[in-house]
Amino acid sequence: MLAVMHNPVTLRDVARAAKVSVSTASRALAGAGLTSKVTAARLRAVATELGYRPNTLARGLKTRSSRLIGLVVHNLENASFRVLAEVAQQRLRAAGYQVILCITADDPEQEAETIATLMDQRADGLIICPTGQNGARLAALERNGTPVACVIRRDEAVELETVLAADPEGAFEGTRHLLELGHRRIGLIVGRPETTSGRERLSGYRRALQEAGLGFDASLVHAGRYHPEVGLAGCQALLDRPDRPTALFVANHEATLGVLRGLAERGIIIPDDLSVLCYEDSPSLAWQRPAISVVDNGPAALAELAVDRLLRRLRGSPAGAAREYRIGARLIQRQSCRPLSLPVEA
Amino acid sequence: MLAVMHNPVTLRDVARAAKVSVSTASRALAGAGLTSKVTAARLRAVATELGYRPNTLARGLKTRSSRLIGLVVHNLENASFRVLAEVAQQRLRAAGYQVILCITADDPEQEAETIATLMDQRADGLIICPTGQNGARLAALERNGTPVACVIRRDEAVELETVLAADPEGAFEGTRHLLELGHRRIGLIVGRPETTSGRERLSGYRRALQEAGLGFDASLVHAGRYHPEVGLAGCQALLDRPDRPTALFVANHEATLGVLRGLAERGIIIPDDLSVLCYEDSPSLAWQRPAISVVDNGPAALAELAVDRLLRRLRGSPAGAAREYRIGARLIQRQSCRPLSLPVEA
DNA sequence: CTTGCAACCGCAAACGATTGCAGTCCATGC
DNA sequence: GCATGGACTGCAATCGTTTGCGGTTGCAAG
Repeated sequence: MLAVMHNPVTLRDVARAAKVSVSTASRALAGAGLTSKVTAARLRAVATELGYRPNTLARGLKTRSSRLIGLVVHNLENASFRVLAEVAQQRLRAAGYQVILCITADDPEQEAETIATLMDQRADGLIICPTGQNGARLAALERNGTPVACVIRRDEAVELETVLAADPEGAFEGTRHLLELGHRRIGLIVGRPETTSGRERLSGYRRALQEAGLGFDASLVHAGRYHPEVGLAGCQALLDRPDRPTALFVANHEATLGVLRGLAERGIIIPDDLSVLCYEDSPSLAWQRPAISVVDNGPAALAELAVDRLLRRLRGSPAGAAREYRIGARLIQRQSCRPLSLPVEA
Repeated sequence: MLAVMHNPVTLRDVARAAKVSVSTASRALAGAGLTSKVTAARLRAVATELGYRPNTLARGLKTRSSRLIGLVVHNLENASFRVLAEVAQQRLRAAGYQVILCITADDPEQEAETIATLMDQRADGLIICPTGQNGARLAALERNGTPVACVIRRDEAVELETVLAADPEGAFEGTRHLLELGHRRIGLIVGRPETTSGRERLSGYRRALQEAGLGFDASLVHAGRYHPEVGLAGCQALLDRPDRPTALFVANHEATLGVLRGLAERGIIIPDDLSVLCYEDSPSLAWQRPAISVVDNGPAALAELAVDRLLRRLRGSPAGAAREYRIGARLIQRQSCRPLSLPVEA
């Protein structure tokens, strides 16, 4: 009575109750027309009557499919990862899968360990924002027949289906927007150059400058982790320059929190004294006053496509020929950028 | 070759390779001293050599334990839920469990469905922020031997181990802080009274007023969902009063985004013109300028305790006698509250 | 050389489902 | 009346583990 008794009604029980064999019970409940309509109906009735629920473990053991998908992200604070988690969970559940949440803190060790346990769990597939250090393991997964979809980040060492934001174009658009407003000295606070996103966003910025006939001034870019502290430090460094920038392009919403504080501390008014543009949207940037203009990398669309690709392969389609998909980024103009009418004093 | 071949090395294989029976292989690898040291060592060697990884499904089927824990939250945007997910994932993984993420959008239907599939999956336990409409199902789970820990929210219909923030005290402290600063008309933007948190935060506010010898003015409280829109609307309504409040207590960080915008739109300066205090911390409130004072409900501590309680029961301890645990909230003073020196003009 | 006692080890039965194969039944056509 | 075939159904093996139970083995004591 007080012992454990995990839902004890099994397929045997319903078979017995309906006076058929376990196999017919299985087939009847499977739905395809493997049995006569009447037995099927009877079995369904008995099953619901008894409150039968199939044991996913047993089924998985036999069918070699756990209907579990691993979702591997760096954290849940970054808005892109967060909506990835939300969207993936929602859509995969709708498709009959459960998601196992794994957080790596961008640490290859944890990522490796996570991948291993996911294999033990016989996960049917993986959606992962890779650190980039475990390509071999991911490739091994694929070889074992477990589809892997990379998203938001890429593992450069290995060919995997990957869906990314159009970072180079997005950064290009953003920078060009500032240029069109007349800005010439545009500070950039961006991710570390070891990361794809850091490099790509930087390259978009450079290309925009170049197309505008402007030289590239490395001292205007400040690279670091995606964290408010970094934004604050970058902001301070850039503002300490004698010819301080008239606009700041911040390549991440967390870092933007830091630059906003940095500006406020110095009494610099956005957008009157300085324009600010952020790569990646987030609710707090949208509700902020003045509302911060952003180039939205479309995390929901990224997530949806990644899930789609994975589901397609789970249904048996081979990996697409095109291994890399890009989701367009788009500029959302709010109130933090304004035309540079006059050169600032001095 | 191109067929699916989920990691094919099984216990049989390592047993065969080591020339022992499957059972000894199992026992040797289990670790407890069920075999001689030497066979154990040999088996371990062979196992790693062959790259053996136990099949969790098969093991789970036999041991009636999936080592899967369901984590059921309303969303991932709210900071409390988010850190719950992060902390739970991290600590449960450390204890050898995986987390199945389920998002209910605070919808009882989805919650019910989610609970059902979690049962099918033979989840070993549940950490849940209940909607409050599925108490019966949760109780059924418990009866089947699956421990359930509620956190952040409570299901009032049923007795379950529950860890909550000390909302009444927290709201009391917050309100008293504002009172001590001299504020007398304090607007409250709070959750709907159908929710425990809405009621409790309101009650703390009322008690503080009462202890200060002040009457309760229902027109100073604005109740609604935890959403920026609601904060904005509440803020506008309160500011339209002839005797507008000199301080606002906003019972949720998302709603606070809305009131901050509302204030900014009217050119009201925090804290000079109006003091703002928020219940629940979040990075954007902390980095904001002026930084918003908050009463921190300690989501990490909530999560840790919930996980602890669950783990304890998973290890076999019976449910504690005390079914409800409270985590103290604490005031974090930043820059958004200031003493009311003079009565405002008029 | 027996006996007793541990310490190890293997057999085989589970766990709860799916599925290939073979059997049963009935209706049909000749 | 009998062969033919189709539609259902049941048997039994299987997925990869764990574990109760009985059997071997080795060694010390008698």
